[in-house]
Amino acid sequence: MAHFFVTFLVHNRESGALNKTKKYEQIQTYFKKRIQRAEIPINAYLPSEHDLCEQFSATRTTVRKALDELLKEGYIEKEHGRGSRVIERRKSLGLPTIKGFSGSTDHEIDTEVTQPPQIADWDPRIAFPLSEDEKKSPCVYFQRVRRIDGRPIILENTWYSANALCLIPANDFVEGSFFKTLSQKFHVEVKGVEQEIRSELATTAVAQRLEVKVGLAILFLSVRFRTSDPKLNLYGSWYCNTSAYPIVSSYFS
Amino acid sequence: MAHFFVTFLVHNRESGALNKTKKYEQIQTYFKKRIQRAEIPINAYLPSEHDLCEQFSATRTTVRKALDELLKEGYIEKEHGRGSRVIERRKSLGLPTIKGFSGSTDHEIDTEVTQPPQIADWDPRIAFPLSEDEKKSPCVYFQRVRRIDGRPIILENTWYSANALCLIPANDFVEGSFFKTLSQKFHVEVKGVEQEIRSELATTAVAQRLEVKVGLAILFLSVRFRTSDPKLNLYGSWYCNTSAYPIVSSYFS
DNA sequence: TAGTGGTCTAGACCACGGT
DNA sequence: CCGTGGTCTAGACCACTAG
Repeated sequence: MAHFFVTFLVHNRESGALNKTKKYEQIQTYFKKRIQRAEIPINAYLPSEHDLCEQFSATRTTVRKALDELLKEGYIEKEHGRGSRVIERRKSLGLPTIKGFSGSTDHEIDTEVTQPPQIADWDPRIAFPLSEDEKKSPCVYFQRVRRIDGRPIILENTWYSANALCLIPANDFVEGSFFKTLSQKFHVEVKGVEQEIRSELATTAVAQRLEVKVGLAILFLSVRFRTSDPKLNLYGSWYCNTSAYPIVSSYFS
Repeated sequence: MAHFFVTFLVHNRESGALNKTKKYEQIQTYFKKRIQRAEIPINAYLPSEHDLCEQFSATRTTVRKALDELLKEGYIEKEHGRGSRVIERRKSLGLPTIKGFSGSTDHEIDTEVTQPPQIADWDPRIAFPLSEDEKKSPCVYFQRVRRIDGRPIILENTWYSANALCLIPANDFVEGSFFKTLSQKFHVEVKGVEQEIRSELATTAVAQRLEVKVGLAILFLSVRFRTSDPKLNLYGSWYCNTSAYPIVSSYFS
């Protein structure tokens, strides 16, 4: 049961200046960042609550509050009698994924960047009102096609405000994932998703990318991801061929 | 700031018998049930944490734990400096709803029961594996059509195991809502949803109910709701006309 | 049996909302 | 100003896991 020991120095109430940082938040963000940076690997155990009390000069109540927050955010799991283990963060916050995408290894999935990140215009098909900031800002755009067993299943267009986040070249994506890049390189977390879903017939342009006949029934999703950076929203227009692989989504309280 | 006072009698550790009920759970379920039964109206304030400590002979820690659970479950909201207020429970746990369905009053929505609750066969289109219990059990089925401004938008088929829940006549639905009925009359809560979504062309039967042409692009959802009763799942097959009103869903952490 | 997380007590001080 | 919820301390005992 390998543990990671910490030398932690935070001046909680330094020199009478207004320091409103809560102790539990300090502990929480300390581990959050270490987990995001993968300094603490997945499946590793955090120090015991008792040890954390000593290391952070805090009581169980405070330490447990910090861990409970990390639990709520999906960074750790608690195992009674064993410890708190770092887990793979549930990435799909109710976001639709291809059936079999996560967890199952039945299908080989790969992603092809069909339009590299570039400055472009906002898509008129985005179903959400842009903020004033976003309207005025230039816009970063990229397009990807997701394939299962070689067959193109989702055509994914993404937009975001260049004022809120720089243009990230496709080669800099962490393990090819845009979300992992946001988390690990920019410490930005996806906080929520909103989706608008329609059923449509494939247009020529879409049919070409998805390699289907024009007129096939296609799922169109307009998605907005909200992030921990209030200025940064990610907008997506997804065209999905659901004839072979349905879109699945789930939510549990 | 009207409060509701409570006379509460629970023998926490009666006569040495094994009574493992946690105190915070007792407080939690006490208020949960009262809220479900609408004995405490929406927007009313619970007694202050200090008062609750006295009434339940507990400490702040315990009382706060109970309230935090109610908060997580969406029954109350806490207002710093004011109190804990009962709120309308978010009913759509990530469940897709018609745009404008909740909150907005732009559209008039009504629900017509097109097939009253009856014993029937399980639908072969259900995308989730049935438990052994469910397979053996007879099945309750009903069908509803949801209309916006008079136009049929969703054709909703519902199935559940008759072993887990009795057949409820449509007239007994609380305010016409099946979920409200479950919560208020049976104290069963919906805990999670899983969905499988496909895009299809309308068949004759569906087109008839939705009053559209055969061959229109239609959204098909196979839905499973999990409830607080582990034996009771609700299965749905929804056919949606998204040409005028898209389906929306959202999730925030 | 030793170590872990889960529950609980009995206090304290602070920040916020309304009077 | 008082009452509210938010944070925190310093302990205690219990339930679970594992050697």
